[in-house]
Formats: sequence, structure tokens, C-alpha cells
Amino acid sequence: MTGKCRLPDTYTLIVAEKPKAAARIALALGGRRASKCTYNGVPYWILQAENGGIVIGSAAGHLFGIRPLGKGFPIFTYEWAPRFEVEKKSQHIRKFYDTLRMLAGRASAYINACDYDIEGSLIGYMIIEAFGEPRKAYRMKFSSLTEEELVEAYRRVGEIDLRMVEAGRCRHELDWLWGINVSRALMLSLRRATGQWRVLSAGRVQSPTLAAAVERDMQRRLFVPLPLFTLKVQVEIDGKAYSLEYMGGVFETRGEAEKARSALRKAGTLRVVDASSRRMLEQPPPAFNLGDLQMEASRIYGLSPYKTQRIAEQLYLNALISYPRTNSQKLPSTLNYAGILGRLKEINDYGRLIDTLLEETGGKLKPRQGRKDDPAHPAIYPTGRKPGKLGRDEWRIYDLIVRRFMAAFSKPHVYLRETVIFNAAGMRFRLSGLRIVEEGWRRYYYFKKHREKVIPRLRIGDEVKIRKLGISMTYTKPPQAYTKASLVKWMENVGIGTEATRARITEILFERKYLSTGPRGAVESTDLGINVYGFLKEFFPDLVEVDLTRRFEEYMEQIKKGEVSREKVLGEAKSVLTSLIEAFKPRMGEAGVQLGKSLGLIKPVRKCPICGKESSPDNIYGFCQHHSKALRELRKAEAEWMRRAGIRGVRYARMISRMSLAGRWIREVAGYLSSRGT
DNA sequence: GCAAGGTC
Ligand SMILES: [Zn+2]
Repeated sequence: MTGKCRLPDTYTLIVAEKPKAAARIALALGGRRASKCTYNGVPYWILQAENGGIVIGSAAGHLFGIRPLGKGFPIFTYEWAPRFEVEKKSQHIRKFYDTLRMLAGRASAYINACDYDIEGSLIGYMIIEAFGEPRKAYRMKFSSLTEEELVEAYRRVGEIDLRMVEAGRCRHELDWLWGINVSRALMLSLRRATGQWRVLSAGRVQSPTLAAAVERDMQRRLFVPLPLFTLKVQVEIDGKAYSLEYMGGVFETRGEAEKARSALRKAGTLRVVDASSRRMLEQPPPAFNLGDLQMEASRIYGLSPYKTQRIAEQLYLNALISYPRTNSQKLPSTLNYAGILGRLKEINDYGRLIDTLLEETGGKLKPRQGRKDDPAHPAIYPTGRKPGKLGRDEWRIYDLIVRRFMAAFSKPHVYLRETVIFNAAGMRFRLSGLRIVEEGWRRYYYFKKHREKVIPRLRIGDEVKIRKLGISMTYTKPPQAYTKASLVKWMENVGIGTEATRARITEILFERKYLSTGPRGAVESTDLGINVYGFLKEFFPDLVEVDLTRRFEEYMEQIKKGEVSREKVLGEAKSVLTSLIEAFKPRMGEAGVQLGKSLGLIKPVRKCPICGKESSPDNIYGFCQHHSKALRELRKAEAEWMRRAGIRGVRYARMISRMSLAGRWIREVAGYLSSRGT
């Protein structure tokens, strides 16, 4: 270390959460006077201010983690230790750790400048506690990394936020206590019953997510479609055929549909009672937050949310896009939009499009802002830096972000919704057309298809002849399957996990083989998943509820306000866990047998003739519990099928067994019954 | 080996 990289005799060490933030802080406080240095490849900055030296170093997220003290179950003893000692995969942390230790050794004061939330407070404090002196610690508070805000935050640097630190520690420790203990309960149960060891897990975020996925999949597997009838009316206008939509919806029974059809047949013609055209505006979508990006990448390219996230993180590290782990749909007003668009013009694909955008807006660049916000980061936007060679999927994600950014400045998409309403025999029918007036933002972000449909001009009083008239039988539809992306969206909507963890945590459920994906990315539950969910609901019901996160959040708020101590909250959690575990222990083996059976490790006493799993004692065919349930659902729906369509018995069973809309267990049971003629 | 949360 010579010259500009020699540490000043006295200096304040500013600890940032990540190198990119450290760079922004150095730039804001020192401008060109800040010298960038490296130690083991980790950057830090030195600058001389009026009131002494400043050194800016960086963490890389959490440098400390929890490890158990001792063995066994339950386990309530643990300690905080360097991350690279706790997790093998965290070796890259070491060089950040070493650099901060080196920088902290000779500092005379410390400023925690990590993100202003409980995690950031903890990250910075643990470093200062380990390498420095908490008595000389201060806190910088800011919600964005703009120069003005950083300068102001430094000027107003305050006392260290010990309560925030306590809340952060408490959150980690609570998650650890619940997660590790209940995961061990699962694994020990299985081992007690089968002698086998296998990784199983449960946690505050993953388990409610498992519950949501299993519940939805069960509804689908047990779904019996019911018949519905609609009128199919085709008219001829100027020699062209058009299909009309019956505005009364659907008929439940064939009888009602037939009555309507004969009335219509008698009328023979339809009279136009209303013809209108409505101008519709579709506002531009706001710039992406991570969840929206993951949803769109899944919808358009079939990319999993985790893959999308990893790509976005890489684009961010290559300075092509802003910070991606954000919930915000808002672009900062301080951003130089014209500058970014000007640089994006250099990229072939966007040159002409950006010309159009600048012309269209007349240079007035005001983005559409979304509703969702984030305490520390704006929506995702391109930096304008020209990308090198990107892979196919990398380009796709980058392109989505750029186009969505452009679209945010554009005008509404305008179209005409044309509607003609017909009447005959007291029934109403509709013919709808769509004409695009102005492409607007869809010119830039064209991934949502909008099809034009031309319909003839008609006036009130016009009569048209019915050309074809029929009844078609349709069916009620099962609830939509989750995809990985919609499961992540579900987590976002109920407020569990964070941008950084949601996709990763859903992947854990697939890794554990609790869930799998079927056709078109449909999330399906496995037998193991269903049984792990059953286990948790029975012995640790708190853990499958989203509400546990709400309770955690309330505790953290109370700790932040100083209304309750970390020790008190942890003490309560331990006592709740202790009593749940005491109730669970005597039934550990029995619970393990269920898990063992779901994995095929324990032979059933009596086999379900359909799937070979353990028979349910109350079922005359010897079906397992799932197929017994399916049988009950099938019987329940039979009366309804008879009433609506006059179908029952073997014909009913045969029909259902071939319907792809019917749930899998339902089809299997129907197939079994129809092959036996019952 | 088990969680969830930071970031590389
Ligand atoms: Zn079965």
C-alpha cells in the first residue's frame, strides 16, 4: 500500500452493504478526490475531508450467520459466526471479511451505511462489533443512493440504531429456531419409522407456500367438471358469417337450452337494438419490479422466476440495469431519462424506436409510475450502458426491461370497442369488434397481443337472419394451476419472503421433491409434499400459516420501538416450540410411518387397487384416502349430471374418465368404476 | 443438514 492507497493516520470507516453502494457513497462524498483501492480484489475508497480522513469499505450482504451449539432435538442453543465458517458455499465472503477487518483495525470511528432496514442495521453492526468498537459507531440513514441524499445522510449521521439491530437479530434467530427444529422433527420422524436419512425441511416462508401449492393441486385433482349449455348462433351479414355471444350466459340444463333454441328458431331473425363504439384507453404499464419481471418472463418465454432473477442479477453486476431486487414500480425523478435513452439509441434494435418515442413525447419524458414501492430501491431500469454479447435468455430479459422502460414514457394504447346488441324472443346477443386507433405504448412493449376484429356497420332496427343455430355443451373449469412464477406472485401478494428469497425458496420445495412441474409448467404436488404438509398441519400448525409472518413483523415493530426485548420474544417462541415438540414426540414414529409410506419406504398393509398406496379403512373398494375422497366427489356430482344432462351410471363414469378437465384422481376412479361396469 | 435473509 503506497501513495494514494495508504490509510490516513486517523479516519472514519464507513461500512456499506455492497460494493456498488460503497462506490456511490465514495462518489457522493468525495467525487474525484476519492481514491479507489483494492485489497484481495475487494474495492475500498479513501478520501480526505475537512474534518479528517474517510475510508469506505463494503460488506457483501451478511458476513455473519447462525450455527448450532451442540447437537440434538430440540435445539435452542446457537452462536453467530463468520458466514464462511457456517456455510461451505460462502467462501467468497472471506475476502470481504478480511478487507473490513483490515480497514476497521485502525479506524477511530465507524458509520454503518448499509440499507436502512433491519437487515442492513444488523449487517453493519455485526462488522463493527467484530472488528471495531460499538461505542464509536454511528448510523447513516438514506432511502436511495443519490448524491443529494447521501451527502445529507452523512451530514446528519446519527446514533447507532441498536433497536433495529436487535430486531434484525431476533428475526434471524426466530427463523432459525422454528426452521431448524421443525425440519429436524420431520427428518427424525422419517428416520424413526424407516431407518432412512433424507433431507426434509420446513420454514416460515416455504411451508405456507407449500400449503398454497398443495391445496390448489388437491382442488384440481378432485375436480369434477359439470356440464353447461350455451346457444351457438351464427348470422350472415353481407355474405359473411359471424358468431354471436348469448348475453344471458350459460344454461345449467339441456332442457332450458332447448327451450331457448326453439323460441329463437321460431323468431328466425335478430333485430339490432343497440350499436355502439367505445373509445378505450389502456395506460402504459409502469417500469418493472422483480415480481412483474419474473411473471412476464415466465408468460412470454417460459423462464422460471429463479432463472430470471439470476439473469437480472448478472445484468446488474455488469452495470446494464439498475438494482433488480426491488418491489418498486416507480422511477426516480432525479434520473437522467434523456441521457439513458440517448445511450440506448446506440443499440441497433432500439435506435428507430427511441426516435419515435422522443418525437411522440416531444422530449417531455414523464414516466408512468406504478403503485408498488420499495423502501430502498427504485424500479428496474436500463443504465444505458451498451451490452456486450448476451446469451439468448440474457438478451430476452434485458430486452423486456428496456422495452418496459420505454413504454413507461409513451402514450396510452387507444382502441375502439365496437358492440352490436341483438334481440330476439326476449333474448340478447352480442357481436364485438376491436379496432386499434393508436398503438401507443404497445409499440415499445409489444408482448401483449391485441387482435383487431372487424365487424360490419349496423344500425338500430336492422334485421339479420339466423344462419346456424345449435346448442353446445361446455363444462365448468377447474381452478388454475400455479406456475412457479404465479406461486412467487402469490408470496408477494400475501407478503411473505422478499424479492431476494421468494424464487429461491420455491425452488427449495422442488429440490426437496415436495412439488414437481407438469405440462405447461403447472405446479403439482407429490405424495411426499402432501404428507409433509399434513405433518406440519397436525404438529406445527403455526408454520403453515401466512399469519406467522405477520406475528413476526409485529414483534419486530415492538422491538424497534423498545416495547419488548429480543430475549422476551425468543423466550416466548422457545416455550411455544417446546410445548409443540413435547406433544409431537410421543407420536414421532407414527408420523414417520406416514412419511415413509409416501416415499414408498414402508409397504402398505392393504393396497389401493388404483395406486397401490395404503387403503383407507372405510372404503369398500379398498381405495386409498385420496381415491376414496375422489369417489365421494364423483358420487356427489352424479346427481347434478343427471339433472343437467340426463347422464348417469356407467355412461357418466366413462365420460368423466376421458375428460381432461376432470381431476386426475377423479378420472382414475371413474375409469376404475367404468371398467367394472359399476 | 435443517431457515430466511443479505449479496458474489
Ligand atoms: Zn389410490
